[in-house]
Amino acid sequence: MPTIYEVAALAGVSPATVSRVLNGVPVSPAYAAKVRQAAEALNFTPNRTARTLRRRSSEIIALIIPDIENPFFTALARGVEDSAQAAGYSVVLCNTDERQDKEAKYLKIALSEHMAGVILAPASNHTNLDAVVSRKTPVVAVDRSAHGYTVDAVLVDNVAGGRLATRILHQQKFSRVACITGPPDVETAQERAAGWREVFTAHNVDTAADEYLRFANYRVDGGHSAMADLMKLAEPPDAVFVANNLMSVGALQCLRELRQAPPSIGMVAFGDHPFGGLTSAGATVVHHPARELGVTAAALLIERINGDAQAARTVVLATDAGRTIGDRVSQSSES
Amino acid sequence: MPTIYEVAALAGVSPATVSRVLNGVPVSPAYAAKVRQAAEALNFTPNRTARTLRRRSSEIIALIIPDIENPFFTALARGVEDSAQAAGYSVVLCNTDERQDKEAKYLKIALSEHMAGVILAPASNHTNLDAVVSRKTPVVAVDRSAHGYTVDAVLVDNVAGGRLATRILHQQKFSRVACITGPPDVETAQERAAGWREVFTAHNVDTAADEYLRFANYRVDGGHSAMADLMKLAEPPDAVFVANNLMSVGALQCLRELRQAPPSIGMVAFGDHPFGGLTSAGATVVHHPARELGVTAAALLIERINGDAQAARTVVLATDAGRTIGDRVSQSSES
DNA sequence: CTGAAAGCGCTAACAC
DNA sequence: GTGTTAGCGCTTTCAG
Repeated sequence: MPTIYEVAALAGVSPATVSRVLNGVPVSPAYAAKVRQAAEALNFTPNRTARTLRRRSSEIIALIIPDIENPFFTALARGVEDSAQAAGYSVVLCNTDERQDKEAKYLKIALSEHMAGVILAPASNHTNLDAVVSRKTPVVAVDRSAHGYTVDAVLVDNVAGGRLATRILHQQKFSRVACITGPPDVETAQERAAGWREVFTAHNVDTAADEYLRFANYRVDGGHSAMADLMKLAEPPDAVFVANNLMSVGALQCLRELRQAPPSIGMVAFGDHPFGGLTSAGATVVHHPARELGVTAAALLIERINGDAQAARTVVLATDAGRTIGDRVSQSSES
Repeated sequence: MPTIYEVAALAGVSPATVSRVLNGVPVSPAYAAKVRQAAEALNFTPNRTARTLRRRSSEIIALIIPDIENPFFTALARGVEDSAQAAGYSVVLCNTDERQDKEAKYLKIALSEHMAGVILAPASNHTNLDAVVSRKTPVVAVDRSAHGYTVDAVLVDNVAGGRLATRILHQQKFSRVACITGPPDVETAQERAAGWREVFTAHNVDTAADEYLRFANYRVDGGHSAMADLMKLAEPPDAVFVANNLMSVGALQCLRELRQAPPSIGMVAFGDHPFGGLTSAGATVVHHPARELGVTAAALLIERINGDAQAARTVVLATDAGRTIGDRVSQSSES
């Protein structure tokens, strides 16, 4: 495995000159040509480890996400990657499996490999970013905020999304709209439920909202069991707002087993349906802009990497118009 | 950001001793304790870049896959990760988007970052592994073989899978079984189609198999348009074998639009259905052991990293019993 | 514009 | 068992 010394020897120049050519620092055209030729001949690839050690920074961005099997996060990853590639960075994906220990490990790796920056969808509210912050490694939180730290964040307006979803169901003339949200200690779950609660209480003055609220695990099985639970109520809901994509799959599954698929019962899901078009028609989704979250997060991160030192920013993306799952019929958007 | 020199100074020992405790090389307990304490006090994290430069190898495995949005590959990734973690390695995921240039770029990064090894699902039949092989970086091909290189590979028996799928349809009394497979230059697509062709020609002596064979892009839209195309035939098929998970989503979508969902028309898909249970009942899947592929590939790779130098191995996993999509009814397995 | 030389932080001979 | 020291391959002052 050749080094710049061998390239230098072959080209008849100093290693410094080789380095300059490789890094686009002005060098006489004659030398530059010789160096390139020599590098080519030796099939030379610079050793990034050495470069990173010397420069104290690599051209790699770490993207740390909780669940690589959730299409929401993979779409987000695509967004990050597209943005990053365009700016000349490579991204490596790390899956925390919603576990704090794995998250901590990958954060440590990102630091000790001197990666250019990290984009993180925190696995919990207890992520420790002390080391990252104290070493001034650029970091942006995405989808979920970094509890307790003032770092850049790219989020969606979950409360508005919950509100929008619930209103759509009321427009569709449903009146007892239940809610299945995520784990109680996850910020996005709380927020989406809050949006629902607002609208619910306005429409059901003498019913305790909690009766129609269920917390589940943001996965398919959670949506299924929560839906089953709701349908056992003395006065079951006639519609339901499901706070993420995977749970809506489970909820639809459950309803289908009960022979009650939409539109006989109303459903709005928060988050686009994976491989939509196959699911029962009649359900509606509030669009969760996964890719855009990724693109924006990468853009912010790259600004930081390039030295932007302004105060931490939080950008909130809108969730927009629902669309009927399966039939792809447009719905009116909330103002 | 502290170095071992600072830790050494605080602990009153030499940097070499610090390095030794960090690496588990025997050191007097008294010193070891002092070093640990000093490291703790300074919140010391070893600089992996320097270590990698010196040792010429890191503890990171690169997993390079063509499509991070395909649930098959994310399941495979989970398998790799679980295996790797258990052996003390971290894995970083790289998405090539089925593009050779991105694949080449990530391979180059894996090498120049001196990663411990790479697991690769080649984007095409033209992957260049010269550099990897000549540097003796352990590599294992997964799902698709590394055309032209004798490296470890973990594959599935695609021909048998195609055969099994087609036989299931014949058992279900369908007689004109078409096939939608992947791109013509992708090995797995060829193989699955070959399995189908065998059975097709045995059953349809006077029909050219090609008339009922379509190549598509292994994605949802490809499955949709290929299905539409088949249904326009003068004598349309009464059943179809779809060679991957995503395309089967598209094909079902298409049939649904034509009001011809299974079981009125037969369908067997190669590869488990993402979020199955919502799709129309009646289709069957041939199980594609994604997670197992990943687990096995990681196991082989780790053996190589640990110095195993035997000849290249190819392990072929079986595809097994179909299961009805949606209703999860078991099918009999092929012997 | 170019070269010499000093490290980046760590590990691994090599002496003691 | 422990310290000294010489690099790993690259970039980057600093002279010229």
